[in-house]
Amino acid sequence: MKLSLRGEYALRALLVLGLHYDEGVVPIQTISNEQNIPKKFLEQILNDLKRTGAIESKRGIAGGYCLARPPQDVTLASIIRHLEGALAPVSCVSERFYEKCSCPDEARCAIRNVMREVREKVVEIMEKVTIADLCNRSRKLADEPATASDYII
Amino acid sequence: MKLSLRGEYALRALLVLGLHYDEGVVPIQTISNEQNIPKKFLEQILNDLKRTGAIESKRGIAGGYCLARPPQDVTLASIIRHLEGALAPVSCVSERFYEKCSCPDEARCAIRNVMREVREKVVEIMEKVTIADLCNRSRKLADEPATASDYII
DNA sequence: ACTAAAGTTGACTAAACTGATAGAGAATTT
DNA sequence: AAATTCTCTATCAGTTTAGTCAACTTTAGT
Repeated sequence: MKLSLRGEYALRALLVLGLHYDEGVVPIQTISNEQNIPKKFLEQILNDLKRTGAIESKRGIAGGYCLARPPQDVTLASIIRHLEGALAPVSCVSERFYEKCSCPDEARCAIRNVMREVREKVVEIMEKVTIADLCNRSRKLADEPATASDYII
Repeated sequence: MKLSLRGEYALRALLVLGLHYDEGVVPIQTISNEQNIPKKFLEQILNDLKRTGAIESKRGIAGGYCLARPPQDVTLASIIRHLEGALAPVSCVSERFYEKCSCPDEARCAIRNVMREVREKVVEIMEKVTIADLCNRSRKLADEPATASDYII
């Protein structure tokens, strides 16, 4: 039920790009520093994100990366789906990455039934939250120091 | 964001054991046949489940496996946690499998914030649903043929 | 006591995935 | 021309995944 480090790095990088959205391109070194992500690994990830159309880049001495679209247009769902594939816990309940499973009768599978609920909840959140939302939360968390939500755990 | 095949097989095997709960032990062959699970692989999985205390076994010619506790006492969460580890999408929001992540300030990480919501939704379902619930759903689905929920997708 | 059916155990494997690292090359600004 | 930054391909060690194999041990029934 996990997101890979790769996926997490991607989200963290996009958050940085979101926070710097109106300041032009951000060099990879900055992202790497701000988020403690191995630079060479991050390169690969940003290249992926570029290929999927989420970000754009500029080469040369004043180069770097920036979001291809406004932060409020990029959902976490779209990012994760491109980088990691299905959001669903089992592929037989996935909308876009559906694969038949080996169970005797998919249509009457109780497990599938539960997993569909899980998928719905996950998708509901991931589809709703955008990079812009992440930025807002980030700025908010930066202001008011650690409180409530951290001690609920 | 995925459950491994191994985890899925485990749930399907437990469902079978749940459905046969008051009929004594069920031989592995039966489970393997009913659910199309490779027998030797299933052996390993059932052994795991035995080690975690979820099931019990009886050897010999009339041997087989059965649930160690009543179906309504076994949650999906407990099974998956034993077999796969954390339910949380990133370990920095996991209660029982917590691991510090590499981000600069965990307490103010916006991504962590969202992932915590995801974890809560997933746990809410997995913690609530038991093997007994799976059995009920299964019997219900067996009665009324494929309808609504299958075409929503 | 024998045997057939069942679980037990440990080793083994092929393939894929993960989290990187290395290095050469291309573009752009100064 | 030089420095800086992105681009692309390759490689790699370690782990996980999904199995398979073979050699046990236990038990019920004849």
